Amino acid sequence: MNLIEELRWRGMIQDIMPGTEEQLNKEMTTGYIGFDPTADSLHIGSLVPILLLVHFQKAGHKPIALVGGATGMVGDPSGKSEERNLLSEETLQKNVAGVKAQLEKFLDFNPSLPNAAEMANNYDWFRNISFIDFLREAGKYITVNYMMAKDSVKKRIEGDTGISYTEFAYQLMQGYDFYWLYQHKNCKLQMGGSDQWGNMTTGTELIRRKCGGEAFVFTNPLITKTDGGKFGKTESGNVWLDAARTTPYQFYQFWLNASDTDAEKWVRIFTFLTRDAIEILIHEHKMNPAERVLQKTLAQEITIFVHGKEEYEKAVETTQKLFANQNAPAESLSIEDMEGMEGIVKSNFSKEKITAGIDIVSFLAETAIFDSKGNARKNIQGGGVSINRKKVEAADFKIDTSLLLHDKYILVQKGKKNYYLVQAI
RNA sequence: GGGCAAGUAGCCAAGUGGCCAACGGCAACAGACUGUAAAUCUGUCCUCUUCGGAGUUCGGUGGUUCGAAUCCAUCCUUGCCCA
Repeated sequence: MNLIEELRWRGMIQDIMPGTEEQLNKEMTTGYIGFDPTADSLHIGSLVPILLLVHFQKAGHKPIALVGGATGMVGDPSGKSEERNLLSEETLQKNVAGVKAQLEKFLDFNPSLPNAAEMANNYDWFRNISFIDFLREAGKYITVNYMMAKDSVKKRIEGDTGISYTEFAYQLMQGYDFYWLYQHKNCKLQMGGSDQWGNMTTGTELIRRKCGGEAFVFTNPLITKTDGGKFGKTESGNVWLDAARTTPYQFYQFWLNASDTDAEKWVRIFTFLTRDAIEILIHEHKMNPAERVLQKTLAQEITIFVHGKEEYEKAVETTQKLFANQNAPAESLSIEDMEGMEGIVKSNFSKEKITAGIDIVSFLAETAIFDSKGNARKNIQGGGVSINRKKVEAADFKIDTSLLLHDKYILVQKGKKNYYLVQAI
């Protein structure tokens, strides 16, 4: 099975330019994907392009991960209905550094490899190019008519917000990136999300018109959830790849909570398991869906890929303590269990106040488990709060020392799945 | 510079003097049911609250009025057309 066949079967190819497959079969090809430094960490939406690069390298080709230090200063209009605010230069530099550090973890940069991965930042070549040079070297080769025909631009022109010249020029910058990499790195392929198709083809067009070269692109479908929700969003916002923002436990839980239909699609995209292995898994899952082997495998593979085996094991351990025996009283958890829970939200609370006795509403607000008393009260009334695994029945419930587990901890649950460990000090 | 239209909560989008913290939809959170699924039903969803309320909102500012998201003036932003 060649790379393209493999990716097709995994559902990772949306559109592909004719001739791409032949090119990849013919020789070791250099290909790149651009990442926008819109934050100082990537989130799981970027995992698909990352995995594409990994597959690409595994198939013997040479991947380049490009961070858009220059394009990030301009803003991509694709998929955006409105003009965005520009990021400040400092933020951008911080973001570029963060994103770069993350990307470096996933690819093999070992210089002794013929297809060692490379890192690039388009700021490096845009920094020294003057506006006039750019107009003469890039702008001259692409007509406005061509640029306006792009979906991302057309939508904005037909819509009621318009598009600034700056964002309009974005595709030309991205096109120029491709051209630059083609010239300097012999890069003949660009991959990316399907919303990038327009920007990517501007690049192949520029390469063709400027130097008669042939370059290729293909895109991956954007990940969606079957229930229509946004992929990668949870109660607390984005699911990030940075462990400081989203703990490995939370990360693991995100995947574990995937719906059956999503898991079936995602296991092919987000794991490197073989086709046979996946088919067996799916079959197994259908025989006994309650076991959730599919979700567990998916969560395992991707958590190990992103955070490593050790963090994965801690996440599973925490998960087992909290979920394996949900009806067991919280008192059955040993002190080691409590202390070893990695990844759930922990906070401290004054022991004196507990000794004195405090009402549940104030307690929840003061530990920041809820952002206000009103909010805490509403959730209690809705039956959404448990203390030490017992549902809090009324808002006048009192917290006192009798609730302390091992004289030290209180286990709070918001809903069924969100655990908080409060330590009395 | 001229003409026309628009700016409402995270998003979309009603409301066009009091019945407006503002219809509805999406997203989100919680409950029931389950498998830490999905679908469905229910509750919450500007802020705070002693759950009785209180406070701050409908691009900004001033005004008219007992009373304004709604009327007037002015400014800002955006789109379309003309120059």
